[in-house]
Amino acid sequence: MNLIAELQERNLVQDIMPGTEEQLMKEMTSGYIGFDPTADSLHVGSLLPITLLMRLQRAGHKPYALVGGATGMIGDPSGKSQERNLLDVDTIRKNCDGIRSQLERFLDFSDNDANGAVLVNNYDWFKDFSFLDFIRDAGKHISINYMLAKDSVQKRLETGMSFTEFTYQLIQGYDFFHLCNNHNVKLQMGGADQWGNIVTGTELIRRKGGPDAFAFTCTLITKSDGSKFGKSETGNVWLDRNRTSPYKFYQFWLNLPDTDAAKMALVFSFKPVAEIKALIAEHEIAPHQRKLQKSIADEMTIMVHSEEDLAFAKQASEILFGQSSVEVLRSLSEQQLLEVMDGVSQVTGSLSALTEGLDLITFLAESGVFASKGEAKKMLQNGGVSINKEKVTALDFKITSQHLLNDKYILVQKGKKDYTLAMFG
RNA sequence: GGGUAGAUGGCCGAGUGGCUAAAGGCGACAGACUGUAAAUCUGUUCUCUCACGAGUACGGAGGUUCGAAUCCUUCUCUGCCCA
Repeated sequence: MNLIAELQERNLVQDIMPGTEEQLMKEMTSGYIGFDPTADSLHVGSLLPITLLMRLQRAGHKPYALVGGATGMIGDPSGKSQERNLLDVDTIRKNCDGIRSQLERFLDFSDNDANGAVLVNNYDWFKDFSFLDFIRDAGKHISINYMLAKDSVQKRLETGMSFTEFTYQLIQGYDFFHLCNNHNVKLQMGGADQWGNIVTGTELIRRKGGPDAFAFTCTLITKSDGSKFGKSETGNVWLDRNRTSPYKFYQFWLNLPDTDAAKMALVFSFKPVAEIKALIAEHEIAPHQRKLQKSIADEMTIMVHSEEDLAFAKQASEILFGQSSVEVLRSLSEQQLLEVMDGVSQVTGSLSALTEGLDLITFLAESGVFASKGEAKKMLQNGGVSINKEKVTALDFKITSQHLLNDKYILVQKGKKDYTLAMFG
């Protein structure tokens, strides 16, 4: 199986060092990718490097996941137009822990297999590395001229850049050298913006007389409308279920625009390329069925969460977006209702207020569903408010106990996709 | 340092004394259509108010005037040209 050829078929390879393909065909190769500990959870953007490691492992090679406990303290200038704020040590440690536990879900870390995944933290080899040792051991081999020539540095010469960030490429380069020396890691992968840093690493290895080191970067994922991949209306899409519920995660993939779905399917799906291409062809014939989006959404939700979570996400989607009506909502038990609404924002109200009818506009404003009465009224006039899936247009609409689901809940909807569950107690 | 143009709502950009909460465009939100799309059409888009209405607002401060985004003074910042 030719990993590189497959990745190229998926349009994943941006830059590749000569000989990389041959190396991977020749023997089991250890390869690594670094993860930045800027948050305590990974998001869908990080899913790409994760799948790269997974693909590496499935192709019989040995994946190394590096969390940047040390590099996270510096800040990578690549692609950044401004100096970054430094994170404090405790935050970085916490973030590294969070990332580590998430990675364990995706890679097989078992010691029994020759190609079991390994997790390393570059803080371990940098914490006791003195500044003097570093500049003698690593710094001496790389010229300033070489470092200055990097795009990431060039772009910052106008606006300015601290010495700290300038050293970043050398620190990251040393990671590669260290892993090569101590773990026989011969391959580094990363996003296209990492090419400069990666090459500094192979250069360092070469100058220090190490073995041949290889690398490739994958294309950065872009969306057709220019917006950043991995953001939904509500913000970043995280892999942590407490930050982004499985339902919202599922919805994120399901809502991929047609123009991006084919690209994303090739990039993320583990299905054989031929199978994906067949799906794409099918999708082009009958786009309204959205088989492509459904297929990716299913696969990704199971991969990141679980079969059960997918089932719930689908059920919830069906109820919230299907032709279900008040009857369906009323037929749900409290348990089912709450499960379906998991991850939907909630507000509370007082049950006693309902006996004489609670003014909807007042309630929406006071509960915080809308910022003010004026806003609630505008939305109502626009026909953008529904109660229990039934559109409300009357400005003086009163909520009564008749509207309650399970004697306790009301489903408030603003627009098509924005739901709030109101609880009365 | 000298000269010159400018600073308007989330962004771009009209507006040179009352008809200006401020044209138009973009973005955003909502509706129709649809596939929980795209494109298109419609509505909304400073804040509060069911509404009547009120309060803030055109770089900052002060002034002229019945009345200022618009005129004057001054300060701050930015673009361009010359040294």
